[in-house]
Amino acid sequence: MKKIMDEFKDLELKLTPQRLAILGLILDKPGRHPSAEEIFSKVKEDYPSISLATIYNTLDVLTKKGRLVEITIDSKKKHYESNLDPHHHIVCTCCGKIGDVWDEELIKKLPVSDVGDFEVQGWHINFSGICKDCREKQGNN
Amino acid sequence: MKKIMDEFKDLELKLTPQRLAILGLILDKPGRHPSAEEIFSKVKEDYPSISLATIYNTLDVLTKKGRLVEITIDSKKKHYESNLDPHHHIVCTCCGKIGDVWDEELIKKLPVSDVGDFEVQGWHINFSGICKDCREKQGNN
DNA sequence: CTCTCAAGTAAGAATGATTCTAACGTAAGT
DNA sequence: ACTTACGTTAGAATCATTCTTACTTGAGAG
Ligand SMILES: [Mn+2]
Ligand SMILES: [Mn+2]
Ligand SMILES: [Zn+2]
Ligand SMILES: [Zn+2]
Repeated sequence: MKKIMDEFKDLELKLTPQRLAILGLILDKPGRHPSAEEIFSKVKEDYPSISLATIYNTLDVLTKKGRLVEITIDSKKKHYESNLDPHHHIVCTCCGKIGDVWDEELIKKLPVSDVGDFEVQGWHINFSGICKDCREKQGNN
Repeated sequence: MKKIMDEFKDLELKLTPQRLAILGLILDKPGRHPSAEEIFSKVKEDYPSISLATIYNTLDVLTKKGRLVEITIDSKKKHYESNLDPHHHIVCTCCGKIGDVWDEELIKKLPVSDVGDFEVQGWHINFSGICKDCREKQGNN
């Protein structure tokens, strides 16, 4: 109840009920990677007059301040999460669900030899695959 | 002159001057990863009346037929290339230039242990870094 | 050779995601 | 309480992409 309010103080951002609701929602769903639109529908339940632009602005400022991470595994839209520990992602080619990939090897160091004329700063691996739910549905056919 | 026309026959796609120009342009620039808009400006030099939608349609059908690959390293827009050999990419955090990463290890097999409930089908690594040009420009400050 | 028609094509309209702008609210300093 | 400066947010605008529909083309029928 108190902690999330301090988060905004720490980030030097003004605390508003809308922002509280947006960050609170994302913190509430560990392991999820909601899109702006998904966050919008949820927050609208409590703040029916909130604008989608406020969602985008808030996600943007929280990402720039380093409190959220932007996941770009879905070329249709951005997804967000609050878990800042470096990790990779996997998307289901069937239903689009996004999962975390916590593999120490792939996070700490990647044995790459040739990146042309570039100096590597970081990397992110986008896996694709089929989730458990979709495998089970396929099995029923 | 003849080969590119056969490409469309092989793909079972009707040959049009616009399509010829679009694919020809991409084949002409190995190592580049142009966006729809970039292709549009170039093709428009020869076909001033061409629509941007035609570019999107053509890129889409050529991608679906497997003749082009869609690169999603840039969250702002898609990029395309004609090199079908599996490889990864690196984007310059300074100027946005996209480079190829041809590393056998990372292409053939990735030693991944935990992907949750997913069955892995494939992966693509997005590296970020600084390109040679930008490094040299920084040095001049 | 000409007609029909089904399938393919492409321009402009529509959509969806994201960003911009300008009016508004807030709070610190006087 | 008044001013002012700054952050906030709704709606407008923009950008990338997709949809719709009138047009084109060419294979087969007559
Ligand atoms: Mn994650
Ligand atoms: Mn490439
Ligand atoms: Zn699935
Ligand atoms: Zn650069």
